[in-house]
Amino acid sequence: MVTIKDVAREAGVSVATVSRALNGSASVTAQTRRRIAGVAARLRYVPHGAARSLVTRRTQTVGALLPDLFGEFFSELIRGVDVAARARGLQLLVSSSHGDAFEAATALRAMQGRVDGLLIMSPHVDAGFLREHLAPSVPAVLMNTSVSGKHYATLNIDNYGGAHAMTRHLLDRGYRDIAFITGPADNFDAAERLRGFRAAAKSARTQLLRGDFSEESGYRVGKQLVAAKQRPQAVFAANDMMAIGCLFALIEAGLRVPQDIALAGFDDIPIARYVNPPLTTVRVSIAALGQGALEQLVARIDAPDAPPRARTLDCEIVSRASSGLAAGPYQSLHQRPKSRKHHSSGEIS
Amino acid sequence: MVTIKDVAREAGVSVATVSRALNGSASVTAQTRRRIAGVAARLRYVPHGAARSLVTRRTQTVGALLPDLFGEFFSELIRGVDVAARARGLQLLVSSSHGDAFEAATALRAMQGRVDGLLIMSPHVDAGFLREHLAPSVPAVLMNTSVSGKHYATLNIDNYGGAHAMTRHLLDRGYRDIAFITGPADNFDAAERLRGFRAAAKSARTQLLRGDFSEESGYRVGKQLVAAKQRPQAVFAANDMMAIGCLFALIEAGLRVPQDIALAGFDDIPIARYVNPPLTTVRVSIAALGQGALEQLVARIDAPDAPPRARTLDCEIVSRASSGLAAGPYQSLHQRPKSRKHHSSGEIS
DNA sequence: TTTTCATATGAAAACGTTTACATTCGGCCG
DNA sequence: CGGCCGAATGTAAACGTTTTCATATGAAAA
Repeated sequence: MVTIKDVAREAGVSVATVSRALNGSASVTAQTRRRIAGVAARLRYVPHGAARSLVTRRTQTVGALLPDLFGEFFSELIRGVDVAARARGLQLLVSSSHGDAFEAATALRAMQGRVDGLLIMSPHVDAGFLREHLAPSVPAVLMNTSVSGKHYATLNIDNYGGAHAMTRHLLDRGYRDIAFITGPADNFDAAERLRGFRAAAKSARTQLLRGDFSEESGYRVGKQLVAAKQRPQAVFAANDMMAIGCLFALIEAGLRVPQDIALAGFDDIPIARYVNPPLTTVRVSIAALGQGALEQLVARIDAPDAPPRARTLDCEIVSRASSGLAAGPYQSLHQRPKSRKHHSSGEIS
Repeated sequence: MVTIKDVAREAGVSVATVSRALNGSASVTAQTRRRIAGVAARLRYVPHGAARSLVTRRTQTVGALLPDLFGEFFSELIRGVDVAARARGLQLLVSSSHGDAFEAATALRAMQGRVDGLLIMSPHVDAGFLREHLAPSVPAVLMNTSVSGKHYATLNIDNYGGAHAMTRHLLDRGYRDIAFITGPADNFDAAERLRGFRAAAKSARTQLLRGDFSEESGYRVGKQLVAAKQRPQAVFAANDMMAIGCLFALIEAGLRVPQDIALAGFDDIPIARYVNPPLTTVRVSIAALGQGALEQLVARIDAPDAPPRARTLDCEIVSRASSGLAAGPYQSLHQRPKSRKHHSSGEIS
């Protein structure tokens, strides 16, 4: 391995001068700078990141702790983070907690000292967990969390508002008897979506069906609905994958969507527009979530003592055929239509 | 920040003993070990990764350089890598080259000294690029590359074999007039798939239509086909996204798939099973690709002087309704059916 | 009792940077 | 012509670990 000493020796200067020349900072003659740059290039010198981090206390790396890496949601999220990170010259260290609190703790520990800040999204992470496993000196931004924004920077999707708006959307279309497929019991997003549904559907006939965000659970619920003696007019699933599972169960049974039963989801994952009929859903700009979280984190790294912010990201209703809209013109994944925004909630703290 | 010195002072021992106790290695009394562990826990001591890396020459981190992070393919790939990495206690540093050779070089440089090894997949990376930007001391595994396995460890999908098998599959089903939608001109996978198609379709009537792996390009080709005076009996797209774009163009024009025209893709991205009709395609286990690559990398890190291996991953044909199969029972994303494997190619070097 | 030896612990070097401080050098002002 | 100043460069400390080597301690062997 070629180190800064090799470059210094070869260029006939001290290591300090090499460091200065290569970092472009202090006063170095243009001539020596050129000479050093030449030698460094010839030797293929690459500074040792760990050594540099040790003294500068900066790693130029941010960590992202996610519950899982499976599926389109996290793919989009990581992409959003990556875009914002690369714009700032930051590297991205990813890790998944795999639904296990112990693994989450391990990952968190492993990342400390390797990153300048942390993006955290995990159902097991609550205030106590953080106090236990996260050094107060490490800047962090929590996503989709129930943890109060009082002590930590947070960035949440407006789950409540989105679910509320979608429920109103269904009511507006004349559906008066609406079933809601819930998410996992301990999930914050799921709870908020249910809360939004309940608040908006007070006047309607409703029923709750238990799901867990998985496609299978949606399918099971669909089968239940098919077998039930009295079917609701519309089904609102707490996420798209369950809606899709449900859709397949309904279609298999020969029911027509939306004529026999309308359907709506939440997330607007890419698949949503490809199923038949295309799925009405609540769009959360997942990439924007990642991007926003990273920007918040950078702000926190730059000013660790500023009071943490608690941001909330708006959702919008995307009305497609599954809730009664006629099939529109073809639109590919990259030409997303702008739909109407529901009430804005915006900045809270 | 609490360092090893703080722990040592608090526990009344030297830093060396703390290090030994915490790393569990050398001879330390059970009693002192306990005392030190207690103090470390109380102080919430977390070793500084950079400092440790500096002296051990290990970062416990591997880097992955991908062309992009968009879409299901990379999501699956990263997941596969992550699973294998976590099994070995390795962290994962991701970066995307965004289709730009300069960015790829920058990312590559930024990663050196931060990782123990590199997973590289990028169309711009050829032998010359590597010689220029990758230190020979950094172990690396190249994925989906045209670079010879002579000097670098490589892991390729059996694009040729998969395309060959799919073409035979279409011929077996009686389609004698087959169009092929190509991928980008400079893409290695695309070229191999075309080669496989050509080799298998010698006896059939064929035509080539230019695409670029994007859904839009598939849609354009579909429109072309609809307008053409003589349509092929089947269309084989070099990837699923183009097949899906094409499918939408055909359906929009009122054509029935597969009755009027059969369709097949390549990759078996999750969406493939959700479109109507479900898409016949060539499955490459993307997660297995990522997993295999990481395992190869680990082997290379452990034995840098062993000759590099050039592995090839088998594909399998997944026959769904778009090529004439009757609609089967419902299957969710997690219950993937095992289909027949095409001829194995296996280990090459 | 003395010698030997294993075992537990400590002291200090090393890893590759950056940077505060010291030094050199030439030119300018008095 | 001498002292001073600023610019360019060098010296060495510091960052937080691990690890080699040395040392102390006690037990077993003689």
